[in-house]
Amino acid sequence: IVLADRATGKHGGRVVTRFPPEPNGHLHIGHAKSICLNFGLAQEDPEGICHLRFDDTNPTTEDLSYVRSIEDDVRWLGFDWRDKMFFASDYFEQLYNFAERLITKGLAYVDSLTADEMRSYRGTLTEPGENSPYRDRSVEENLTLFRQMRAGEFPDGTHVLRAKIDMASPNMNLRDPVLYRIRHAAHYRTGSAWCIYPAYDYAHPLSDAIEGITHSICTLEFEDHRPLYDWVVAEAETRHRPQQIEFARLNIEHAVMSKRKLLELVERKLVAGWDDPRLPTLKGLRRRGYTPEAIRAFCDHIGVAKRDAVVEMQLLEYFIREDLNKRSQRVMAVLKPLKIVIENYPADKTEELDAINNPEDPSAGTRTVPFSKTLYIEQDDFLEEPPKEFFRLAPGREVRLRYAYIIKCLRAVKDPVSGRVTELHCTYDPETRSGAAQAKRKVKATIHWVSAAHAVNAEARLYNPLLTTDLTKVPPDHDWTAYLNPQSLEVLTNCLVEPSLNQVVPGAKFQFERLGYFCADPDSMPGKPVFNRTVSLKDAWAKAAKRPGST
RNA sequence: UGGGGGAUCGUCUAGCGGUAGGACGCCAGCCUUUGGAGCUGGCUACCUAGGUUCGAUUCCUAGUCCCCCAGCCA
Repeated sequence: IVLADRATGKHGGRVVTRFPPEPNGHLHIGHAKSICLNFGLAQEDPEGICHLRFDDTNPTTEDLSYVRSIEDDVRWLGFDWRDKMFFASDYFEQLYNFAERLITKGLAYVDSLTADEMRSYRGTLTEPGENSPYRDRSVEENLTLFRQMRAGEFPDGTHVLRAKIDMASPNMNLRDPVLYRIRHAAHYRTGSAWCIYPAYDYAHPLSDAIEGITHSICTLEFEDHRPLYDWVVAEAETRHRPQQIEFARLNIEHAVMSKRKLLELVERKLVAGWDDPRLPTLKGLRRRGYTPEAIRAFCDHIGVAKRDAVVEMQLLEYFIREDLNKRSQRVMAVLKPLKIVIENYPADKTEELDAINNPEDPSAGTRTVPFSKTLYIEQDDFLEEPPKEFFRLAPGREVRLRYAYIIKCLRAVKDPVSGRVTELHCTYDPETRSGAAQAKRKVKATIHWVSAAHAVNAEARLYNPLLTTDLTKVPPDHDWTAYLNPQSLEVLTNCLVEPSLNQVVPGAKFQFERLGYFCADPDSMPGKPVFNRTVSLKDAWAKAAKRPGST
């Protein structure tokens, strides 16, 4: 939006963007917004391109496995960087040369203050800082020291290279920001080739310039960094002058979205891993059954603005449901079984009934489901004393079994001790078989079922998103994980599914009739399918989020 | 108390001088051989106060509130 006018003329009308993750964690739904924005913008220009650049300037947190994961996730989302994959670490030599030039120009100096001293020299938000006593070293001395830094002659923390800007600037970022620090640590790509590493504020603008980025899009918290970004690009006298533009990052209400917290959940084994379906990571959402199309549609819808926003989880889930509604195969399953016996159906008979795979998509075809004398239906579909608005089974009531017959409930058998209903005895009307030309009697409700003899045992993971209550209210020394939604922690259950699900391919999307959307998990085995519930029950999570958790 | 941003239905988001639109959500009704599906209708908003103007959400002024910044993280 902001860029539409930039495209008219500036930068030769070209659009080159970049998605610049640091490979220190896995991508989450918040990154998806940035990915969709950057790649989407580039796609609007026929000649546009979006680079994938890894901002790997901090060797202590980064790893190749994250690089692979990020590549995988961006591709999964449906975006293509063609051959434009870059690493800030590939620019270390160039960056170093730019730095020497800055020193030569008298715009950078080696400071030998400790981190603590530097902090106190920096001043506060309201008081200006003071110049470091090392600020006026000669160009020669700076050059010598900087080369010694690179040569590994100093231990960590003894010196840094700083830009010489203005210690009294009201913008903290301009109070002689650190450009290089010493870190004797192995980098996952450059190994031990370097022991000094460039800081973000220095490496990022130059990386953009080197790559010929036209629009460098970042989040709001970098607005204060823009003057520094421009300073670096200008003083380094690079050919390209990219422009930094900020937008608000995505927040989803109650969702755990910080890399730090996600890492903590994984490390403390509160979740199964980065791909735990309860997490808002792309890997987790994918395992849970979210589709890239739905995530993209969501990102397009939430828009791009400069105001802080918190999106409701329901909006995300709406886009998932809408997409899944079109593409997922319908299938019958029973989560909480209640046995029914059809008294007038032959004990040795089995019928194969035709079932539609997806009413939204006729090309999905049909399959057959076995029907027999003993079936299971959902416990919730029977009530002994039905209230006014309840039209499903009750003593004396009639209901249709999906794809099968109309049945009538004769009586309920109860456990003599607990008084709970253990099974129902029914009769069926042979004239009412689904699809039969005649006898199209209407009944108030249709329910789903599985044949007891044919049903397959499956595991259903009724995941809800991992949510918290308002973490700003967590006392400082209190464990924030105590505020996690308890409903997302105990969620495994058995279920019975129709035989066609005996073998499923992981990632396959289903809608269990009247129960919701499920996705086949990689843990699925032939004979023991495993399904993750994709979208949580409509208000279950909302209620859970309101609950203050254990205290 | 310094600097930088931002304020439109409950939530996201359009409009940027001339009836404030859309989506989610919610409510009501209809439909249905699954629906949490579909259809119809309804609901609620321009931070405040001044000013400019025939007319201001839009322009100006002054306030209010919210977010970000004092890493050798990004």
